[in-house]
Amino acid sequence: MSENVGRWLRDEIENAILSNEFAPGERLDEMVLATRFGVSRTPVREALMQLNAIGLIEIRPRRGAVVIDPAPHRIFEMFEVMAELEGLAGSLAARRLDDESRAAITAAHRRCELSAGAGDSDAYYYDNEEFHKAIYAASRSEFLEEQCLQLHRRLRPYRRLQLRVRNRLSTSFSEHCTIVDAIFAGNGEEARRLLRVHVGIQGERFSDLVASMTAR
Amino acid sequence: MSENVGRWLRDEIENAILSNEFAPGERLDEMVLATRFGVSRTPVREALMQLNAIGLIEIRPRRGAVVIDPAPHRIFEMFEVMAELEGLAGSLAARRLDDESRAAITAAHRRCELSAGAGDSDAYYYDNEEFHKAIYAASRSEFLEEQCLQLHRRLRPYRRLQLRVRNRLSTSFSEHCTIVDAIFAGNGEEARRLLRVHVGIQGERFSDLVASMTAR
DNA sequence: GTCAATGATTGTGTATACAAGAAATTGATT
DNA sequence: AATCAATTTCTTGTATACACAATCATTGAC
Repeated sequence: MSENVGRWLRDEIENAILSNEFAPGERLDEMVLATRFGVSRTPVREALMQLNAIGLIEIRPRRGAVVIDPAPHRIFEMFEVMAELEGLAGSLAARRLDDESRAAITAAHRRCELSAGAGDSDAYYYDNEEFHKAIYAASRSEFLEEQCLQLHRRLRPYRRLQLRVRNRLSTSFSEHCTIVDAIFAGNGEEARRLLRVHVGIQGERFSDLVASMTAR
Repeated sequence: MSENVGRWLRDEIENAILSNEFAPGERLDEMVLATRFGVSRTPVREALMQLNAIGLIEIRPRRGAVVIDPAPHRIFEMFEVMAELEGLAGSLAARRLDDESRAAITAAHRRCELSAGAGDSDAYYYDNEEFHKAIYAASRSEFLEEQCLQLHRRLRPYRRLQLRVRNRLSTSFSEHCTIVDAIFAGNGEEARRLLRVHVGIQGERFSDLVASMTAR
């Protein structure tokens, strides 16, 4: 439990939302949450406001908080921005790569290779996340890293859905290979281009996403 | 006064920070703010937490809130991300331009021409903002537009400083011209490139920024 | 039978009270 | 005179209480 109850609650409720325990559209009653977590309404309200700022819930004045249910086109837009930011991170990483970042990327890439080879999509989901985070860090831009992490967190559930799509695991990993090559070769523009393609949702992948969203 | 006191306070305090009434590094005492605005501590705390989420202040547990004083390199990083997002907005705008957006961009561009011609940097500061906002809207990506607006707001004070630099007004406007041409010609990649250059801080403009920051 | 109006209920918005931690001040000791 | 410890004060973190707005149900009219 973090140093203050509000932040702890934020993480708790955020996890509950991301794990779909609190479904999109569901109303979050302050009093119910307060009793559930054994605290008063005050820190609950704090947590809700933070989640509102992150964009996970919406607080309508005098009408309470509801879990946001983004339309498919909005998720597409979010991936579009994510692709752009990751592209920038990749290009900076390629230009600024040092031994430490190189080692981190290599290590994460190896773990992806193992989980992809084993066809373990849950493991790959985690390793893939670490791989991308390693690139954010390698950009050596703290602000960019923060922005990427924040958006990544918001998109996490959908990234997971994407991995369920047929062949996505091996496709994803082979794309990783080309990205690593470009970064290690110091080819910033190529890394940018590859990451944009890798992260963005082009063509049929959009309908795959919509299908997997409505399927649940 | 907005529908709830918390949001109103957020705007009030935000303006006070952006207008340098609350200087970077300054401590924001909840009780002082509460009495100043004639409310209780509760909505003040709400406002502070929202400002914390935006990134304008930092709340250290049990030690209160202070106005963030970003290091120059961090502001540079923020402009770097802003340039990327605006570039994306421009490229999308070029591809998706409709009559309405075209009219909005043209109108804002004309106003920039007038204020730049008059050498009125305060007017240009405002018109320039509208010009950029018109491009965000023309991207037809609500999420991207929101992200751009948010980052734009955080960088607003520094954009203003930049305009003070010698010749920046006319340089800025001539860059606008090329951007408008590219967007209206449907040349997305050119619009992206031009906007990246226009918004980003390359070379000597970084030292200009640092100089104007330390000068105040 | 449907729609509108009014009252009851529920839940948010704000204020205040209380608890706990951090900073500051004062006193003592070296 | 300077430094360290203890105590006090001040500020934040949390809980509770109260007021008011929104929703829902019930009742009455058309």
